Amino acid sequence: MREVEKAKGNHAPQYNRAIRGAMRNSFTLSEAEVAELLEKGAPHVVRINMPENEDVSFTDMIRGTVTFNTSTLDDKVLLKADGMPTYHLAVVIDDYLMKISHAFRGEEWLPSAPIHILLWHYLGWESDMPQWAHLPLILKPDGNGKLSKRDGDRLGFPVYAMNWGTPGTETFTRGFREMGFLPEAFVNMLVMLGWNDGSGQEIFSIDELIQRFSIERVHKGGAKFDFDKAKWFNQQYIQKTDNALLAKLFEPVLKEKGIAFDAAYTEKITALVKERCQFVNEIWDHGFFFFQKPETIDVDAVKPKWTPEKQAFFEEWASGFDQLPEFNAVALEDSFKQLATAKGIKPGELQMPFRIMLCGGKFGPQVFVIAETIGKAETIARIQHALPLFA
RNA sequence: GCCGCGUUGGUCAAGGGGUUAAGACGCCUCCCUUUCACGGAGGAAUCACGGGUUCGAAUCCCGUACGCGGUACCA
Repeated sequence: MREVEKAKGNHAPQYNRAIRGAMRNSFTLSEAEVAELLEKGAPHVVRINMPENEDVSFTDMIRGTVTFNTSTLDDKVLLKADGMPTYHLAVVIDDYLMKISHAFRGEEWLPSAPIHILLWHYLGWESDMPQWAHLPLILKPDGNGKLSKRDGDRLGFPVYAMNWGTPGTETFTRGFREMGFLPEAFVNMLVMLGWNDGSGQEIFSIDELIQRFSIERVHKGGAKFDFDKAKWFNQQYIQKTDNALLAKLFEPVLKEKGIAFDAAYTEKITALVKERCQFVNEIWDHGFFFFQKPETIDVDAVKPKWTPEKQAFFEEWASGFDQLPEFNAVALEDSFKQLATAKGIKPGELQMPFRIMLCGGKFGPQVFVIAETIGKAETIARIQHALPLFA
C-alpha cells in the first residue's frame, strides 16, 4: 500500500478511511462476502474506524488542552490477526477494569492519546475515563534524544533502578541499586528531574515529597540526565543516613572481601569516613586501613625529606606510648607536638610520614584519630614496619 | 514529509510586564586542614532568533530556527 501511494506522489501515506475505502475489507465488501470470509477463517485484523475530520481535544494535567485532528490519525489495529489485542485496546480496557483515576505516562505517548480517548468514547465509558498527564522525558546527557540503556553503558552510569538482564543473553546493565544508590536518594534525584517546588530546596524526604508534590509544577520540557548531580544526591543521603544503618549496608562489602568485622567497630569507621563517600562501598576505599595493614606504603612521598632526626623522633615517641595517661587522639597529639618541639622539628613535617605509616598513603581522616582507632599495638607495629623503608 | 510538544548559564532550574535574572551540580580561585573530604568566601558562565504590543519585555502575541516525541498486527 505504502509503495503504491508513494508512486502516486503521496509521500505521507496514512492508513486511514480514505485509503481503506479503496482496499479490500469490510468497507468495500458486501456483508455477505465478509461473513463468508469470516466463516472460512480468512486472516484479518480489527481496526478502529477514525472519524474523517474531527478535532479530538482533551485536558492534560501538565500541558492543558491538547488537540489532534482525526484526519492525521491512522486507523490503528485494535485486534491483531492472532486475536491478541494491541496496547491501544488493552490499555483502555485495563484502565477501565482497574478503575484508574489518573493515567501518568511519558510524553512519547501523547500522540496516541486521541486514539485512547476515542476508544473510551466508543466503548461508552467516557464518564469513567481517567485524567491524563504526560510527563516530560529524561534525555541523554550528551547529544539529543531520550535516555536509553545504551547511553548508560556508553557513558558508565546506570539507567535502570535495578540490575537488568536482557532475556536470552548474558549481558545485563548495572542498576542504581547495585551501584550503591540509596533508594531515597534515587527517588529524590528522579523527582527533581521533572519537578521542583519553587523554593530552591532540592533534598526532600519521601514524606515531604508526598506533602509538597503538585502536578501544577511538573515541567513540560525534558531534562538531560546529569550523573554528577545524581552522585551528589546520593552523597547528601549518605551524610544524612544513620551510621549504624550505613555500616549494615557496608557489611556485605567486608564479607565479600573475607574480612572479619565487629558491628560496633564498623559503625565507628563508618562515622569517621562517610563524609567523603558518595557510595556506601566507598567506605572501604576511604577506610580500608582500619581493617587491615596497608598493602603498599607510599615510600616515595616520604624518603626525599627523611632524616635520621625524624627516624629518632618516631622511635622515641613510640617508646613513650606506655607512659601516656590514655592511648587516645588528644594524648597522642599532645605528646607528638611536645616531643617534636623539644627536638626542634616542625610537627607538620612529621604528620605526613606518620599518616603514611598508618594508611600507606596521603589519605584518611585525622591521623591521631586513626592511631587511637587501630590501637596502641597496631600503631607501634605499623611504625616499626615502615621506619626501615624510609631510611 | 505530516501531526504534537518544547526552548532561561555546560547541566538541573527559579522568576510569568520594571529584578544587580535566585539557587543547585560541575568548573576555577582563596580560607580552614600540612592528606582527602566536609565547611566557609569569591569567580567565570544564561533569557534561541526576528518582528510586533507596551513608557518598558526573559516574561504577552505572531513568525522563524532548533530540539524532542509520534507516525508498527511495539510498548
